[in-house]
Parts: sequence; C-alpha cells; structure tokens
Amino acid sequence: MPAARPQRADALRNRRRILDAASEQITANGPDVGMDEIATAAGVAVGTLYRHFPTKADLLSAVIAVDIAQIADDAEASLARTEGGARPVDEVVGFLHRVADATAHSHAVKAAAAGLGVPGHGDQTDEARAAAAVGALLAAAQRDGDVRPHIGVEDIYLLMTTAPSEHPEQIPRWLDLIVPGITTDGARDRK
Amino acid sequence: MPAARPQRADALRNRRRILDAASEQITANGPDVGMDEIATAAGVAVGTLYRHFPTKADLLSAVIAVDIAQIADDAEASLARTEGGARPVDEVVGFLHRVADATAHSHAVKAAAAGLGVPGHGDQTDEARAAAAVGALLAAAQRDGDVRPHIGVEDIYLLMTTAPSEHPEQIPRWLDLIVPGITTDGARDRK
Amino acid sequence: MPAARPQRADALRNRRRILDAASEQITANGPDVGMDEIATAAGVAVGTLYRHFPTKADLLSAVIAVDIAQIADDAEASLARTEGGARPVDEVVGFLHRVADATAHSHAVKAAAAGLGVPGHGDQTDEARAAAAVGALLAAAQRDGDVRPHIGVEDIYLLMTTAPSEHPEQIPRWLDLIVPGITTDGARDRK
Amino acid sequence: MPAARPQRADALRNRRRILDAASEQITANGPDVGMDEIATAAGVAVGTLYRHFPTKADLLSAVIAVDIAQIADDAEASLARTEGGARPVDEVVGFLHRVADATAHSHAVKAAAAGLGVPGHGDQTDEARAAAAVGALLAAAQRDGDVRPHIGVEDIYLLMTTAPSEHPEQIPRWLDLIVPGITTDGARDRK
DNA sequence: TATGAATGAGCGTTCATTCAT
DNA sequence: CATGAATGAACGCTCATTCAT
Repeated sequence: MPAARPQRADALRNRRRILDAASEQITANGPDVGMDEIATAAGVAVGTLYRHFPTKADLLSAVIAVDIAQIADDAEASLARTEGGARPVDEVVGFLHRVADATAHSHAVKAAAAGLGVPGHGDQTDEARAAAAVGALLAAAQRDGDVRPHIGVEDIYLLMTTAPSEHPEQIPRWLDLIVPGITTDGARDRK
Repeated sequence: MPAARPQRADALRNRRRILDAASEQITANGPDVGMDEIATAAGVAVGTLYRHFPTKADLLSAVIAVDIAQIADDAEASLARTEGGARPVDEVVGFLHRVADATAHSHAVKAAAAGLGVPGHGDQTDEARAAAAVGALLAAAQRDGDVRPHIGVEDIYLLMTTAPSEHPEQIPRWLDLIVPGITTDGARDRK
Repeated sequence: MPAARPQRADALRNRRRILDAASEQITANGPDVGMDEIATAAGVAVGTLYRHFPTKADLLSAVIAVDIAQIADDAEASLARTEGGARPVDEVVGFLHRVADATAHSHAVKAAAAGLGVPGHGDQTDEARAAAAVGALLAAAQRDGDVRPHIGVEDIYLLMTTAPSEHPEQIPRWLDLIVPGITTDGARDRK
Repeated sequence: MPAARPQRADALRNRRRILDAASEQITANGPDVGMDEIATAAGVAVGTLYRHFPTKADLLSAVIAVDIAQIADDAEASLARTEGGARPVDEVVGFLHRVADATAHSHAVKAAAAGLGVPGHGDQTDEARAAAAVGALLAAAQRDGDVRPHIGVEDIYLLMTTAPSEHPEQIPRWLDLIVPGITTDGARDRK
C-alpha cells in the first residue's frame, strides 16, 4: 500500500507543530498569548491554526488532552513496573513527583482551560486509563499497608492539581510535605 | 488659610474607596476586570484611579498588600490565643484553614498568599509581622512536639499558596491530606 | 482512445452544480455567503469552484446571467401569448408582476434585474432576447393605445430594479402604484 | 453663565465629525466600510468612535436617524409652504423628488441597517413628525382633488424606499413613472 | 483536473493608559 | 486635583484566494 492519504501528512505535521508551539508559548507566556504569536511560533499563518482548531478554547483543550494522555501513559508505566517487582508506594510517589514536574511545564494550560469554560477538556478514554492505573497502584500499595486506607484516585488528582507548578524549584519540598498525607507511618519505617 | 489640608483627607478617602472597589471587583470577576469598571465601582473617574495607582499592576499590588495585612492580623491573633491557653498546633492548623478559605473567596487573597515571601510584593512590615507570628506559632508547637522539626514559615506559605482555591468544596479534604505533613504522629494521638 | 472527452462532461456538470448551489445559497443567505459554503453545497472543493469561476465576482455574474436568461424566457413567453390572443398590456403588467415576485425570492434575481442594460453584466444574447421581447410587447400595447407612448424597455427595467424585494408583502401595493405610470387612462377604462 | 460643561464641546464636535464621516464613507464605499476607515476619515482613533457608538450597528442607526430627522424637516417645511399658498400636490411631488435625491446619498445606509438587524433604526419622534406632515400634505392635496383617494403615508414611504438611489441619474425618469400612481388625471390637466 | 490545506489582510471590538479641560 | 474623552496596539476570528499534492 504505497500512497495512502497524501496532503494529510503535511496537515498532520502542522497540527503537531501547532500543538507543540501552543504548549511552549502558553508555558512561557501564560494562557493569554495571542493566537498570532502561537501561529508564528509554529511557523504557520493564523488561518492554518484556525483550520486545525476553530477556537482558542479548542486549541487549549487539545493541548490539555496531550498532557492528559502523557499522564495516563506514565501511570500505566508505573503500574507495569510494579508487576516487575517495584514497590507500589514508590511508584505512587514517583508518579506524583513526575506529574508535579510535568505540571510545572503546563499548569498554565490548565488554568487557561478553567478560565475559558472549556467543555470536557481532554479525552475521556485517557482520563479513564489514568484513573484505572492510579487506582490499581493505590490498591496494591494499600494491600502492602503502605498507603493509608481511604486514599483514592481523586485525592491523587487533588494533589496533582495543587502542585506549585509556577515555582518548580519548590516542588521537592512540596512533595516532602505532601507525601505523609498519603503514606502510612509504617511505610516510612519500612523504607 | 486655616483649614488643615482638606485635600489630603479626600485623597485618602478616594484611595481607600478604590482599593475596596478593586478588591470587590477582582474577587467577583477575577483580576481581568477593566480599570474603568473598578473606577466606576469606586465612584471615581479612571483618571483619579491612575493618580493613585500609576499602573494596573500597582493597584493589584496594593490590593494584595491589604490582604497580606489581614493575613498578618490573623496570624497575630492566633499567636495571642496561644497565650490565652490555646494549643499551638491547633492554631497553626486553624490559621491554614482560614487562609485557605479566604483564598477560595478572593482571587486577590490567593495572589497575596503567593506574594508572601516574594521580595517586592506587599508591605514589608506586614510580611514581617506575619512571618514573626507564624514563626512563633510553629516554634511553640514544635516545643510541644506537635509539629515536625524542620517545618518553617516558608513551608506554611508554600501550602497556603497551593490550596485548591478554584474548588472550595475540596478544601476540607485538601486540609486532611496536608496536615500530616506538618504535624507529628504524636500530635494526632494526643488529640 | 475512443471515448469522446469524458472530462468535459464532468466539468460541465460541476459547473452547473456550482451555479445551482450558488443560486440557492445566495437566495437563502444573501450574497455574502462564503465561497466554501457554496462549494460544499455544490459537493465540490473550493479549488474546483475557483477553476470554474476565478473570482467571487465572476461566480456572481454567472448566477445573474442565469437569472437574466430566465427573465428573457419569461418575456418571450409573454410575447408568444399575445400572438395567441392575450392583451399586450396585460402581458406587460403580468411580466412586471412575475419579475417583481422573483426578485423578492432571490437576491440574485434582483441583482440580475439591476444588471439588465448595464454593459458587462450577463450574457449579451439573453439581454438582447429580453430587450426584443419586452420591446415588442410594449410596441403592441402602445398600438392598442394601452401603454403610454415614450415608455421604453429601459423604463420597464428601471421599475423592475426598484421593486421592494426586501418586503415582498408590499409588492402588490407597489404594483398598484407603479402601473398607472406605464398604462394610459384609456387602458384602465377599457378593462 | 460662563463655563458650563467644558470638554463636552469637544466630544460633541467629535460625535458630529464621526457621523459626517460615516455618512460620507458609507455613501461612497457601501455599508461595509471598516470602522477604522470611518474613524480615520473622521480624524479620530477607533477607540473614540467606539466611545460614541458602542457598536457598528449603533453608528449606522445614528446615521439613519440623522437622515430621518432631515426628512421630517423637509416634510414640515413643505407643509408650511402650503400655508403660504403653495399647491399641496406640488409639495407632495417636490418632497418625493428631494427625498429621492437624498436617498441617493444615503440609501446604502438603509441597506446596512436592514442587513444588520438594527433595532428601531432612528428616532421615533422624527418619524412621527414626518408622518404627520406628509399626512397633512396628502389630505390637503386630496381635498383639492389632485391626489388619488386611498393614497396614504405608507404609500409615499414605499415609493421613497424604492427610489433608484444607486443610480441617481435615473431619478428624474423614475419620478415621471411614479407620479401618475399618486396624482389624479385632473391634477395633470389643471397644471 | 480536483482537492483541501495554507495564506494573510482585514474585521469589529476591547482596554490600559494619556492628556486636555 | 478630578474628570472623562481620546488614543492605538492588540485580540480572536473570517474569508477570498493561492498552491502543493
């Protein structure tokens, strides 16, 4: 099967370039960057940007969706690692750590989404994947007696969304403060 | 000319009215309210607003400074209560609770919390008052063995800044997750 | 290569589809419809549309030309009817009536009417057909003493152009006001 | 009373300049002229234009209101002339003539108003003034037996709005065609 | 030849800031 | 010192037209 969907390749590449540029620009200059600036950064004209994302809100949603997919991937990888022998608590904490770092590079996007009345922000299947993996991770760690009972996926989400993403240098300290709320005293002794 | 600077009085009153109006408007509609709207709400013309605060950033800083003063007042009141017999840990936690609630009701307060400890934001004396009171509170609680050693004022500030102010209904749960990072296991047993 | 230019047939069919779609869209939504919308309605891509009509103005002209042809057909049919015994005045008035109604249902027809007699608009042969038929109709009616002398084809065009097409409900009244300017007093008595 | 409302003078002058410029530009280039172009033609910045007219539709309405006021003035002046001995029919016809000429300089504006969903387009009192004066004029002419019975103000309006304003050179001929629909045969004989 | 993605000037509108009164 | 009119850059978005495939 040689030539399938010509042109499409270019368009797809542009779409990706726009998404990347948008993510970068928003991280660097906040969610109020102009569409023109994003377009310029992506190396396309505004019209092209609007062909791919009819509204600024749509573009923001798409950027967020990418981040959510990455978070889901990370959670699933963490879960896979526990099957290879890793301690579930460590994976929970590691996951939180990596996500906190990631939000430092895209928190502005979330703020933008909240401020723009974005509808469903992000792909539901990715959200579900993330929830499933994190849930399994928590359950395993709780079975080990390392994570407090009653801690659920929403708690992890709550912490993720409150990471000090505007001040990445504070993230390690923040993690130190946050982790005891999730883990049991025993988990720390055992370590 | 006998009268003692009647102008000054007017100007001061205008300044206060503008600050109040700005605080209200920002709380209600976010920090993107127009300067005209703030001026109208304050019952003055834009020009007057600009006489008192040369740029919007200046006005915002001033609003934040007011909130910082209130936070300092709260911290000092907490400290005073410990002198009346209240347990220092409880005051630390109560202080966190009240500030978190306040940030949920005011974009400006959130910004104020974020500005604490950042040079250039807010009035230095108020910042110093807040830092002194919170520091004394922590030291007392640590003397009781109720707050972990190594927890400092900046840690409290860091947590304040990351309260889920956009989702006030999550604040109680957030406090549950956060408090174990500050207090010792003993503090909870003792309670 | 036996087949006789199959391309030509396709192209012609596309041309017709575009014209129909353009006419429909313009009638429904005014002449400000986007080229993309017309293309979509015609079931072709914009590029194809532009291959047939290099500019929007060209497309509009073509649509108008179609309407002019229809007007010419109507005028010729009216003339034919007089040969079958119909009174020429009645046919003149009937023609005016039908064209006025048509302009009310189509922005394009209105433009077509306005373009009649203006050099450069529409197909010259259709214009000539319309002019010939309306002229013959007028001459016959004048021979009957039913249409004022000195009334010419341009007068009929002028009236057609000024029909209240935006307010179709006013067209009957407008015709009542307009007809006496064309017909003689005698024509009315005789009726 | 020396200094009453300073500044106001400037603002009023700007308002007038904007109105004039808008009328000119719309007449010259159609109702789709950009707001920037109107502002430039008026010698102000866009912001000033928007201070006076919050919306393009508002500006258009205002331009139309001016025209309506002028029409009302004309109608009242015509009526006054009949009290000085002028023949009512002549005034009716003269009025139509002048209004037709005027619409040639502002018809575009009316089209714009229709196309923009302008709410009440124009001042109601001016509309009422015009209707009263034209009504009185018609009644007087009908008493003279010079204007057909059953002709009402709405008929005059209908004709006014259908004047060939895009082709001012055709207005005289159009009037010749239109007038017999209003006047009686007697009026023409008597003249 | 048909496609549809890309272009970019232009639009109506907003808003922090300046300045004549 | 207060007023509020004026400024003009910037914004999100549209659309006739071009061009690579």
